[in-house]
Amino acid sequence: MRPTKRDELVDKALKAFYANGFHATGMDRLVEETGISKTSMYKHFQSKEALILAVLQRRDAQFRDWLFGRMERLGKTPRGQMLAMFDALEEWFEEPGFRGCLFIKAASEFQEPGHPIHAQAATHKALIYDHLRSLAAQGGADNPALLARQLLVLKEGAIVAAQVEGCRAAAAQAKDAAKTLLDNALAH
Amino acid sequence: MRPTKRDELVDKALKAFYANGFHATGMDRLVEETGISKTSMYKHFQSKEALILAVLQRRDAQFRDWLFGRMERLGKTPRGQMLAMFDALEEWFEEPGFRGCLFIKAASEFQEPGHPIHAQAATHKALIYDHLRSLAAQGGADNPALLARQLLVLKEGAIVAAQVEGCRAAAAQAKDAAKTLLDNALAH
DNA sequence: GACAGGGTGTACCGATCTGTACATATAGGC
DNA sequence: GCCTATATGTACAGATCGGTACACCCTGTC
Repeated sequence: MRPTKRDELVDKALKAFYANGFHATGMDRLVEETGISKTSMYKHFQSKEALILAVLQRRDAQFRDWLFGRMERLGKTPRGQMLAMFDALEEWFEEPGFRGCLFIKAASEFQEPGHPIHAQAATHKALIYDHLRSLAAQGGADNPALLARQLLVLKEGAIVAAQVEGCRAAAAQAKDAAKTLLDNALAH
Repeated sequence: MRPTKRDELVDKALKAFYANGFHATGMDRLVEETGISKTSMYKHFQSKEALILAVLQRRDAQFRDWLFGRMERLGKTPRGQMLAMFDALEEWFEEPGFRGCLFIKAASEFQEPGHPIHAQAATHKALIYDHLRSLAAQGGADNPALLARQLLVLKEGAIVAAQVEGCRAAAAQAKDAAKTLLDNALAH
């Protein structure tokens, strides 16, 4: 087992899928962009779908590590961390290669709710929700589940606005809305 | 000119694209599902992309008519109309064939911001924003542009939550958040 | 150097992709 | 009924899709 080559494949495939979409990125094109032969790909993954699932797993870990890390760094209190999520989003939106959320794309291209790829996208969102709910509970929200859901809705909405309309201010606008919601929901 | 056949094609193509995605729906499959021959399609539209653009135009008109109509019907005041948007969303989410927003899908599958399809998706969102800003101004919001953006973010976020996670409660949760925002932003 | 074994690249498979050439059906003017 | 013109359906073209068969190379052991 040499994880390096496999990891390299997953990393480069992630970039290609993120930039061009899943259906639009053929295995042949992946060969060109990664420099890895198709045989090697199919040694590591039995199908394109298996590769996509691995890509989503990688992205899930990568994104949550990054997001939760930024939140922890930029915010001290639970309330501060929840607000910091939107500062982190703004940083993300400003990155040159920003193209929206890979999981929204995945769920859009593989629509059947029972499809493994769709299910994995849902799982990613659920994990972020769990984190937010935990923070909301720590912050003393009256209804942590509701607050977490609302913050998640603001997050997804901001991502869509940034991706579809190129509206990077969406992060700050969502943060402003979040502030109002937090003031309303947190005992302090 | 007989608009009927062309309209029938656009309608059925809309359903097919909505259910299965743009890249995943080939022209041959469109022939099967619409019962219209490929030659006829290419007589009416010079390419698949042109057909997709027509589909998006149809959907834009259809969706805005429906949404703004429901808002007007369910809400009397500007504030009531803005809140009613989320009731309308909930109705939409409950429909059996609900699969999320066609324009988010379109922007996801055609990612280059300069691409005509992506641009058309952005236009659709901008038109909804305009309507919301107008309502926010009528309602006497301190900052109508900001409030409209925030409501739009809530709307997109709720759609994503409903589509990806199958969370239909997202509409009600977003409405609850919108209520808080409106209380905060409207003079009354 | 002989050998074994796993990772690699080339060439190819049938199916499907978008788009087209051509033959056919259909409707209206006289 | 006949001619013209437009709309339609069939069959196909070239490219690309996901996936595979097979020959190759490269490394470690003796």
